[in-house]
Amino acid sequence: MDGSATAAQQRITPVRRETFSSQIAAKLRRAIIGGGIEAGSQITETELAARFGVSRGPLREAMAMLASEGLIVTASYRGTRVLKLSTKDVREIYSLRTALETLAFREIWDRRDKAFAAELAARHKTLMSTLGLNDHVASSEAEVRFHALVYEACGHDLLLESWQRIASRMQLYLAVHQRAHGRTAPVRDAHESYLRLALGDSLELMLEEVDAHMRRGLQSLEKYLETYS
Amino acid sequence: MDGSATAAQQRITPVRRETFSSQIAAKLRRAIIGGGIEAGSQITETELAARFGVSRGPLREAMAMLASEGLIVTASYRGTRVLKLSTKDVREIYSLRTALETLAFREIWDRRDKAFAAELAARHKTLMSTLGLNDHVASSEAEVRFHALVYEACGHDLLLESWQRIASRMQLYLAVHQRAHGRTAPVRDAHESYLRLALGDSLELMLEEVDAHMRRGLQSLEKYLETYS
DNA sequence: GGTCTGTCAATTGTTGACAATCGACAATTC
DNA sequence: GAATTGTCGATTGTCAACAATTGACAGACC
Repeated sequence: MDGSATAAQQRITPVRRETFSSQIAAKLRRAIIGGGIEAGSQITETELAARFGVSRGPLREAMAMLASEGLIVTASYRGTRVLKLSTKDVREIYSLRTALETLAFREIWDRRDKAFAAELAARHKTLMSTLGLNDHVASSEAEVRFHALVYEACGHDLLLESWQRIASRMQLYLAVHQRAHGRTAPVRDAHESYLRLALGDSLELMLEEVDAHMRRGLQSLEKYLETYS
Repeated sequence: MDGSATAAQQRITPVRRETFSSQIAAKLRRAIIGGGIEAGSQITETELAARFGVSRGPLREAMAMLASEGLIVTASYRGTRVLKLSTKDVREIYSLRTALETLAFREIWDRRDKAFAAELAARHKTLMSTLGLNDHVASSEAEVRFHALVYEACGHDLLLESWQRIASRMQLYLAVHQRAHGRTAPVRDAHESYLRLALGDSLELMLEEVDAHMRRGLQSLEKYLETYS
C-alpha cells in the first residue's frame, strides 16, 4: 500500500490462491473496459478458453460472473456479445447511482471518522495523479474506487453489493467516454468539490452535490453526443 | 392469465425450452423460500445433482444464480449454505427498497396509465386472495409480484434489475416471517392504502406511503423479535 | 421464380471422470 | 502430554468428449 516495506513487514504472504474462474473474470473485465475486446463484438467460449489456456468449464463461470455484472450479454445457444452501452443505459446508471449514493451518505454521515476522511483523500489523490497519464483504464478505475469508499464504509452490506453490481458498467462508460474525448479538467474540478463537501459539515449540501455531480456527468454525455452526431 | 380460454386462444404455444440450469434454479429457489431446505443448512452439489437427476455442471450454474441473488452463500472448496437472514439483513433490505421504490415511483408517476392501474389492482386482488390460504410461499410470491409492477412498468431497466436482485431475499423474509407468526390482517390494511395512494393524485403522499410501508414492515419485525426472545 | 425443406457449421448445453483443496482427526515425536 | 505432522473423507474445481440448438444456405419442388 505505501511502498516503504521494511524487512519485518515483508514477511511471508499467503500464496495467491484464486480460482481460475475469478482470475479469468478479472482479466476479461479488464480487457472489456480497456477496449481490448470491442463493444458489441461476439465472444465465444471455445476461443477464449483456448486463449486463456483453460477448459470451457471455468471460462463459462467467468462469463457468468461478467454477465451478472452486465458487461456481457448471453443468449442461450446463440452466443455472447460484449455490452454496447446506449445513452439510455448511461442515463439509468447515473439516476440509480444518485439514489444509491444518497442513501449511502445518509447512512454514513454521522459516523464519518478520521480514517474515512484520510482514505477518501488518499483515493482522491490517486485519482488526480492518474488523470494526466492518459491511461483510461487506470483513471476510470481510480474514479470508481474513489466513489466506492462511501459504500464500503457506510456499513450497509446490501447497498455495497448493489453498488458493485453497477460499478463495472460505470467504469466501462467512464473509460469509453474518456477514450473518445479525453478532457480531464472537468473531472478534476468536479471531484475537488465532491471531496470537500463529503468531508464537510452539511449533509444537505452533500446530497445536492451528489445530485449535481451526476447531472454534470450526464451533461458531459449530452455534449459529447451533439458533437459527434 | 384469466382462465377463460376459448378454442381460438389456446392455440399452439412454444414448447417449454428452458435450460436445465434455470429449471433447477427455479426449483431450488422455491425449496429455499418454502422452507423445504432449512435456512443455514449445508447443500452439496453432488447430492442435489443426484436429487434433480442431472450432472454437476448445470447444477453448479443454478447454484451460481442463487448465489448471485444472495439466497445461498458459497465458500470455495468449503461448501455452500442456505442464507440465514439476520435482522441486519432485513433492515438493509427494507432501507434499500425504500430508496429503489421511491425512484421507481418518481419515474413512473406522470406516465401511469389505465393498464398500469388495472394490473396493479389485479395483483392486489391476487395478493388478498392468497392471504386466507395459509400458503406462505404463494402469498409471499403474490406480495413480491404486487410490488414488482412499479419496477416493471417504470421503464428503467437497471432499476428493475436491481429490484430483482433483492426480490428473492425479500420473498424469503416474508415467507419465513409469515410462517413464524402468520397474522395477515396488517398485511391486508397496509396494501389497501398502498394501492389507493399508488393510483391517487399525489406523488408526495405516495412517497410518504412507501416510507411508512417499509417502516411498518420493520415494526412487524421488531415486535416479532421482542416476543420471541 | 418463389417457397419449402434438409443439411451444415457454429455455438452453447451437458456429462462423467479426475484433480485440488479444506477441515478434522489420528499418528508420531519429543 | 503437548505440539507437530501425516492421512482421510468430504467437497468443490477442472477437464475433455459428446449432445442439442440455432441460423444460414443450398437444393428440391411446384
